[in-house]
Amino acid sequence: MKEEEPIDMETRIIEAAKIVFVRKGYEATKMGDIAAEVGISRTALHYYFRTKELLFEAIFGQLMGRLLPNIAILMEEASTILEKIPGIIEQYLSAIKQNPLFPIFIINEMNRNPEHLFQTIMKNSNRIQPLLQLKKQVYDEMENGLLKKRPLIDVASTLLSLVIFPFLIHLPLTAIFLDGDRKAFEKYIDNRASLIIEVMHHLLTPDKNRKQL
Amino acid sequence: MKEEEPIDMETRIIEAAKIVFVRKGYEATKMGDIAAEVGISRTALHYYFRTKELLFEAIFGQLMGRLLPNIAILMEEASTILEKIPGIIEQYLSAIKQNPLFPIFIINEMNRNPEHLFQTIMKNSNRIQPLLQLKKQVYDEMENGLLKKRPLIDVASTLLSLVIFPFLIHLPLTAIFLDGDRKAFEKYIDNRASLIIEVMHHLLTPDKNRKQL
DNA sequence: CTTATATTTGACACATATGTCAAACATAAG
DNA sequence: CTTATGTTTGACATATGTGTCAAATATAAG
Repeated sequence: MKEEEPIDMETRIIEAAKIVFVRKGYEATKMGDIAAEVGISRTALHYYFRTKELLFEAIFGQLMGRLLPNIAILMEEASTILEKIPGIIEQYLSAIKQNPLFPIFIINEMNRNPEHLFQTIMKNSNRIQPLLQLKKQVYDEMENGLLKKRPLIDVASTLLSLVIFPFLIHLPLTAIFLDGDRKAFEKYIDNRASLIIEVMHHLLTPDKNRKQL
Repeated sequence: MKEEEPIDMETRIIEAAKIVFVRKGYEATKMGDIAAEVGISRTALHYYFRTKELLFEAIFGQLMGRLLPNIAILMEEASTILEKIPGIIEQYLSAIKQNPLFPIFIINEMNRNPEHLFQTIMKNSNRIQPLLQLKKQVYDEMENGLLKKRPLIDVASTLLSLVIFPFLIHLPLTAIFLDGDRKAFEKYIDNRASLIIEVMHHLLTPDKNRKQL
């Protein structure tokens, strides 16, 4: 065993495979690409992961897990949805900022193999439980009148759209509005949380409370 | 020549290729898949389009063009931005509703070959001219005080996010919030315009006017 | 019918990618 | 040193995909 080195081979492979799979997609990724990224021969790669599909599955779960924000802590607090929203947005934004290629990767896998995606989510069901709690709290507060009544799909899709989509089109956005300046894009993302909070408050604040603002 | 038939072979091929390319992406699409979709042999397909790349380029421009909403007519009207917004959203939504797989296709091509995408856009520069007009009018109205001053990238990215992203995640949205009912998703999309208008108005209405609402 | 042209096909050559295998090599334990 | 085990490699077999070509077939024009 070669566990003396900083990281063992399987981990190195998985890290390299993540990079290649996420950047090029499943079909376009060749086993040779991954082997080259690791710095070993393609045959050695097959020794650790017999098939491409097995290697892919080994990392897919991890990737999914990392994209899901860690809102479990937030759900433990006895705060209202409107108070939780900034935290939720922050969780999402920072998760994607660390892995800006994940959204497109997940969305592609959704088209390539919806079955697989579904199964992976079911396996990590512990991670989606807080999301179900969140869903329920939103529903309850709408019944209470704490939140304006809206279809949950509107609330969820709006929030996700505003948080995720800019990363998917960061290239044209940067080119058209920021003179191709990457740093400027990061600033734009950092300022984005407040805009999203503003929109979500607008959507969820009951009309009677609106005038108080 | 076989021009007696309803549509000639090149058109049939292009239509079939669109379907396959858009659904599976460039790498995953095999010439044989397209040939099968048309109902001819792979060799016959090569007779009309010598290479896969040529076939792809033949349809890519068309696809881009169809995704860009036809806002030229809207720009001819002497209306304000706030008056134009519903029309713009309607244009986008109907364009994507007719081709719900286009957004993911374009975004993928953006990663696969940014150069190619850029060149294609430059060729159809006549189609982006109205967008530049739109950009200018937004800027002018912000200067006039007709619109609340905001970074243009915020306005554009918010609008595009709200319009496009729900189509990218239509599968999980439908599964989680609509019991997998496709018809319900269509209804959700149809109701979406008003929500987006509401949000854009909130973002763009100057504070002094807000209270009047 | 004959000729010219367009279209289709099967066979081929080539390239790339996957996965297996046995042999070589390294390493740690006895 | 010897053995057992883990690791790496090169060679191989197989599969799939691309593109070319010449021969076969259909179609239209003379």
